Amino acid sequence: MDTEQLLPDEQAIRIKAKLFRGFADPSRLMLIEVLRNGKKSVGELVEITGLSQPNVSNHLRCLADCDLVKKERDGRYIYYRLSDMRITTILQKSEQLLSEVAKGVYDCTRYESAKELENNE
Amino acid sequence: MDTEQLLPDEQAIRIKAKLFRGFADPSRLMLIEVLRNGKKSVGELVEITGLSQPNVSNHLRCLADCDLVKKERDGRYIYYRLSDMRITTILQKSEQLLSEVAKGVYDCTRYESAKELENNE
DNA sequence: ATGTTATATCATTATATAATGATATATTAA
DNA sequence: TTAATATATCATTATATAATGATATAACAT
Repeated sequence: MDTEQLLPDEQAIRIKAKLFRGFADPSRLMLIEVLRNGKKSVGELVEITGLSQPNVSNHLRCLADCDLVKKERDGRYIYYRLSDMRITTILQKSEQLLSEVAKGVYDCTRYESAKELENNE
Repeated sequence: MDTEQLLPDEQAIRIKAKLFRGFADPSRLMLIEVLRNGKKSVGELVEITGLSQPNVSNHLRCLADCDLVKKERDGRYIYYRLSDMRITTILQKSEQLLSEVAKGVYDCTRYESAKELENNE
């Protein structure tokens, strides 16, 4: 029996996963959260987030490549803004979801949560 | 000037990023997509997705730890289902977003997209 | 008890990727 | 032109994590 046909389109899934990966890193998510308040230059983002300038630029490039943010040069400054308000909607929905599952996510034993556990034992 | 206070709560951002990481892997996203059609046993998920059994179990554990899916044993079988319909809402919103930014995400030059590029040159 | 099936866990390997420091590019001003 | 500022890119390192194969556990049947 060929199960391939039961699968949701693999290509579509990869693309969707990639979209979520834009949100799946704390530094990028922090940048996105800051940009919810309006456009900011790279320097402003560096100052607000406390991340290094190359790190901010790298994450912004990732977000821009995936069209999650738009860039706009003004003289020496380059301003970034969210490309679509649906990003905010998705974040709002996820916040609602989190308010219910937060405990589970917080206690999640896999991945980088191990880092946090070091402080608790 | 203390910029720390301008930051969205770092703890909250980490938790939110972790939630999105549940969606940010193609294998996990495929499992979630399949579960949108109703609860499935591990064996069914293995057959439908074509992933190895330990790999499915690992991803399910990740999803269960983060409360994105619920498990329920029935004899030898363990059935998994989505824990909350908001998961589906978030996916729907992201699909809408993707329908506009898909080209950007598809062309994204960072991360695993490099793998896909190998085929095109 | 033994055998079979279903699922989970463990140890390992390979890959992806976040972060850093150094450097390059671009813009403006003097 | 040179200097200063803003941002991007490159090369490297360290870490995170996806996948695998082997094994363990659990439930049921005989």
